[in-house]
Amino acid sequence: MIDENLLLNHGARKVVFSKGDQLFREGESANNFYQVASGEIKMNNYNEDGKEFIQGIFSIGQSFGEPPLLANVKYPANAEAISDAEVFQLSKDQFLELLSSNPKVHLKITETLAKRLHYKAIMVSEISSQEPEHRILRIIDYLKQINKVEGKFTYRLDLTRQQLADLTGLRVETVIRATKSLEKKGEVQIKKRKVFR
Amino acid sequence: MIDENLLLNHGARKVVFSKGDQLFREGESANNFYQVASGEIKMNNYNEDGKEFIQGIFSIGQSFGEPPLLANVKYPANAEAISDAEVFQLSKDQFLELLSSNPKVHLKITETLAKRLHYKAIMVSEISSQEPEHRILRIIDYLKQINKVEGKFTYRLDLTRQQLADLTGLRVETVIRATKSLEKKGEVQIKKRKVFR
DNA sequence: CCGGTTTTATGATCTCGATCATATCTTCTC
DNA sequence: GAGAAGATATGATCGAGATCATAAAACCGG
Repeated sequence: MIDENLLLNHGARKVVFSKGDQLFREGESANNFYQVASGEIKMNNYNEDGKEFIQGIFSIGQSFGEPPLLANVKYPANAEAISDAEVFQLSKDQFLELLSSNPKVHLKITETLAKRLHYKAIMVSEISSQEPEHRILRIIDYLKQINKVEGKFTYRLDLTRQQLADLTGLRVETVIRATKSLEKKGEVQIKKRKVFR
Repeated sequence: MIDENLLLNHGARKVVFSKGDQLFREGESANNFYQVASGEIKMNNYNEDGKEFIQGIFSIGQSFGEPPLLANVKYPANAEAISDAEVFQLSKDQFLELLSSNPKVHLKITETLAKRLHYKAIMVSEISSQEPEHRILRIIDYLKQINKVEGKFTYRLDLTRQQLADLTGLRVETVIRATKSLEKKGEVQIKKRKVFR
């Protein structure tokens, strides 16, 4: 997260999006740095028959879409507003200028990329070789830890079954059945349809 | 890739590994920065029943295992020498010192992370929702482009079918059948068992 | 609080890639 | 150049998760 004033001082604009709007699409060149000011943005892919895969969900303070900016490649996924949202937008040049003039911010960004790489390394391994229940527990535990929640059944997963499916590469029905099975095994609790862990 | 002398000036040691040696394991804390001097290193995971997933293969000049260093997390995968190899090794503190005293190197590392994130975003989406042939073509095209090869059937894929399987989350037999099918379709050529694209 | 949308739920069936078994071809080693 | 180890090849069978169909519960905007 980059300080709001620092962003504005470097020329950032606050842009407003409505739920469902696309900010950019897979295959486009990256021209801007983005940081969420309010609401939620997801990055996703669709395969030929419309199946969605969610690369990540970003909320207040989180930036997204930087890698293509830094690696000079095309966007590997779309960005779409999950809810109405406001986003700080900074041009590529301004962003790079900010980085070079501000080593601490640069290090922070590097750290963010490193964390995301860690998440992706976990997910790609899980998706490639683990069973549905394992994958689901893994992502829940990851999110719980990210949100610094501790203690049994104190973390409430704030995702729909469909989102959980799209994050783990499964189908809704499979996620529903797997979470129920996990509840039976005492791995999670389900209260009012919400998953606790 | 960080300049060899710069690494040595900051206290790097050159360490020798034999084929099959493990440099670190999944779950361990990250204490060192690594850059390949010769040979090849792979990072991988094994699931409960021994199935391997290869996160990446690194050869001369490429660094690996930095994310946990920067994100302060445990290694998400093992590192293993594919062939006899030499590796520059630099302690975490020395590495961070190098970064802060050398903005250009820092930017280079950030760029490396961004590229790797791009690769992972592609792979995780492919593995989660694409068919074997699609996945295989995608990784071949990715490698071809990385190696800056152009022209039809000029790029020779230097991976065994097993490695290709472990990179794409498939089984050898499936990769063998899929590459043959791709050959029939004219998407790749197979000469002396090597795949060309 | 009503009608519509979204989300969760559950049974039945199907399909693609995994698994198993076995063989051949190639490369490496002594 | 014989024998072992590694890599590629190919057919047969199986099974987990996808797919299809349908329903009910929860939520939401006017």
